[in-house]
Amino acid sequence: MNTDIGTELWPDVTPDAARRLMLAAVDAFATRGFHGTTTRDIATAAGMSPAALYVHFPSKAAVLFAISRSGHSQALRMIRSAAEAEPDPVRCVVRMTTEFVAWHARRHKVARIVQYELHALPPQDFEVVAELRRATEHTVRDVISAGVDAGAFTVPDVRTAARAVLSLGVDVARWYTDTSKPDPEELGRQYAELVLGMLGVR
Amino acid sequence: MNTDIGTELWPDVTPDAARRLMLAAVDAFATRGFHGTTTRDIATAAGMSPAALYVHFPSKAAVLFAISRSGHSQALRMIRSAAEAEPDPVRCVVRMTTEFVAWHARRHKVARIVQYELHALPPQDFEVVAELRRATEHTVRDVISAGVDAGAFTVPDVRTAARAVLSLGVDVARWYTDTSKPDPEELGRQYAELVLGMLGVR
DNA sequence: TAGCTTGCTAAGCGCTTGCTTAGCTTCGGA
DNA sequence: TCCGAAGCTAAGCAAGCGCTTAGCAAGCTA
Repeated sequence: MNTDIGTELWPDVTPDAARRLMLAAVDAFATRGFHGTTTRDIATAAGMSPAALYVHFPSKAAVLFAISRSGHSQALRMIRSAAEAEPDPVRCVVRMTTEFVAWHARRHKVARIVQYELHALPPQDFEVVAELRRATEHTVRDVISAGVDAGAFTVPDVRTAARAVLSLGVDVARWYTDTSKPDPEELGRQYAELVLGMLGVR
Repeated sequence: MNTDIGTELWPDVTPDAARRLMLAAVDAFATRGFHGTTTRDIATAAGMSPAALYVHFPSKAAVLFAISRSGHSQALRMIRSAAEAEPDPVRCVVRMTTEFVAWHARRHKVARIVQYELHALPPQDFEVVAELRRATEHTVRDVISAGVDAGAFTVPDVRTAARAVLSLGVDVARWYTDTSKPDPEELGRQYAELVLGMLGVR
């Protein structure tokens, strides 16, 4: 990860030093976890003294929150725009899965923090991302439900099916690395095919 | 979790105090993670002084390793005995999925540590559980491969399909709680049905 | 050019961490 | 009846933790 990815991920964050700190935190949190990372780790990796972090963030947890909220927002925006752009449930599920899976592979470090470090957030911050997560899950459930009503999908239970679809995407962040195969887009396509089968499309 | 579950999970561990420590560690690691848990947390929850932990384990990491290795062994044993007992790939995948998913739901705290805290292990300990994980993945891949050869399964890629099947099980540990529905066995059955669809069984 | 703001560092404070030490009690055998 | 092993506690050590303080340099504004 370099500074370009920082501006791509967080265009609104200023100054550049704040983005460099977030980028360093992403690397550290993704490998050692929130509690396994020190503020000195983050600041040093960003090329600053430990105290510099507190010029841009009020606490270590605030850095985690900034990363987590932005990641959750991106994921929700992705799922929602698929739901709005594709009226056909089958095409919609394909697009959702492809993009969701590819994002978890391409941005596997950010995704790891989004999916696995949210319990380290202070209660108030946690509630913010929990709401974004509920919205995401709800959107997926609605699409599957619409597909079942239209006779396109056959599933044992809509809730379980929605969880399973999201699980496939989320879990990619756990095992995907920079050297994994296939590439994010191809993995997304393969998973979309698997998901169609899972939902009983023939 | 109580002491009975301790003897069920780790019948070979003695004395009882060592099991109580492991049980307390499971609770703590599952909620706050390895680095978020202190040796005082574990010992106090087990009703002992901080120093008592070091009578039974040489380090905090050794407690994690004991929990992690035992959990990985159980999971592998489960997958292997399904592979040995069911010659038919379809029936084998159904049994594997049902049991693997139900285990991750019923033992969600242990499973969370098994699946998400392994990077906190010292390198030497990590290598031991990594080998168990490779064996598990390999067993699942072989069954799917046999099913494809027999014309029972249709998948875009055997490796990806095996990963997807395991992902569905593993990810249950992330979201399942004591109050989740459906119960572990029913969830296992529903997931098995989804997996059959995913593998192109009609 | 004076005065304020922004972004940073060196130093360090108070606390918590994993783990150790010394010593106590209990108990099964010789 | 003595002895050593097993299991535990009270006390505390050195290191590392999140975060604060005081102060400096650069740049903008009036």
